[in-house]
Amino acid sequence: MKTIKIPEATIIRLSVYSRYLAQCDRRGIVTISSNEIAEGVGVSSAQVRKDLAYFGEFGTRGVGYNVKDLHRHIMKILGLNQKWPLVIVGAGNLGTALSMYGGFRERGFHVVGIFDDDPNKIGYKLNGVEVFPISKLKEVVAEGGAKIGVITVPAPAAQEVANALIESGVKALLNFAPVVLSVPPEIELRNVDLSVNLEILTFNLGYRRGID
Amino acid sequence: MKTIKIPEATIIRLSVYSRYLAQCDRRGIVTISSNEIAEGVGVSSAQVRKDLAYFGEFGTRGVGYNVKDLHRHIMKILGLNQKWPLVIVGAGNLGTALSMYGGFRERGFHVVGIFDDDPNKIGYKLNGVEVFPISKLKEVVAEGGAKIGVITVPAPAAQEVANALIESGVKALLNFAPVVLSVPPEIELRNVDLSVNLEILTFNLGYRRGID
DNA sequence: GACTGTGAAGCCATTCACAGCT
DNA sequence: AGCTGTGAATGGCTTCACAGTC
Repeated sequence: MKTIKIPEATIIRLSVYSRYLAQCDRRGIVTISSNEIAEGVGVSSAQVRKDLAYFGEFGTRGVGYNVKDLHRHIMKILGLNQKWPLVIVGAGNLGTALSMYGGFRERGFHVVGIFDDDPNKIGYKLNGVEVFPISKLKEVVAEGGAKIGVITVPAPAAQEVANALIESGVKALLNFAPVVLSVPPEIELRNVDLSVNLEILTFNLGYRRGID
Repeated sequence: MKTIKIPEATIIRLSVYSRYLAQCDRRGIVTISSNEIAEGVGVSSAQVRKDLAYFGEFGTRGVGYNVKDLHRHIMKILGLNQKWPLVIVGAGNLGTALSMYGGFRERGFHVVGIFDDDPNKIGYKLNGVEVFPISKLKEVVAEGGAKIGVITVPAPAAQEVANALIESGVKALLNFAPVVLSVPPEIELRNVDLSVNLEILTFNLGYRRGID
């Protein structure tokens, strides 16, 4: 049971590299150095090499990396060499926006169901995906093979929704509600708090600026 | 020019603490220990104390912290003791969702204008806020006193929009387009890539799980 | 006795610098 | 000569442990 600890920061950067490589590939670039990647995405070249070194040797000394190959390798590392069906709970503005968000589909994520407890929304189709009542969660997750659940309900409902998603068989949760969820350790959980990002900006505009 | 370096992770946690404290306050809790905060938000108590210590001494030894006071202090640190007008460029699904997102208003962020280059969208009101053509950017930013610009346009248009926002006088950018923007150093920039968060989940579901 | 505030220790991530290929 | 891959050094964040205060 060897566990090599990989920094989360590395995963985030791999995701950025993959997008940059895809762009280079579209431009017809065949070979690229760690330095060029570094400049393209705004990190150091040593960082690029270290990040890649966690997963193997993908380059050729004296030459660089083959763009297509490296891109494919990174996509595989990120688990994006397959489709990822997912469900969204909460058909409010954010849930609706996410269900139509092109950036997901591009990377292999596709929405198999959206859920809401508002009877007025049930049956509607958003971007071709039906809005179901929460009672259908288990059924749709199973049929669609969804391993990921996205939570876009108001904070007070989020824990309950998380429980229902886990109960229905989902293995990973992406939570947009500004609340700390408690889930069993085997469930992968990530929180995205949209306000936090604005608050880092306001902190930097105010406090940090004041003391420099 | 003394610059105390404050970890970004600290700012993120302060934001979480503030929400937890607000919740405690609503429940009528008057005093709270670092340990109780720690358990409530899932970090260590030493971490809570260290985070707060960057900014002063807010507690009483042997007692703990006054909930209301500490909350107010943190809000001030984050710069949330004032209103923050902002503009959103890109009236697609995401921009629309964000403009209606209640979580922003709660924390003092309010949208003074939404911009799009699609003539069909111009003049519409989203949640009481008008959709303007990009040509009105400078005017609306100035009148509304917006210091923050949110970018929710497709990736190819993002750099151009960033330039226009900076030109119009905005000091900070929150970018949702999956692209690396280049901006002058005095402009605060944060990137939110919604797909990256899903990709960390798929990495953890796939790779990490495989080697444990 | 309880809990904060903080120097010191420990740990993890990034950067450096160079050996090793092509 | 050019560029990767990597051990060693550095820097920064977190945890420890306890002195200080109520």
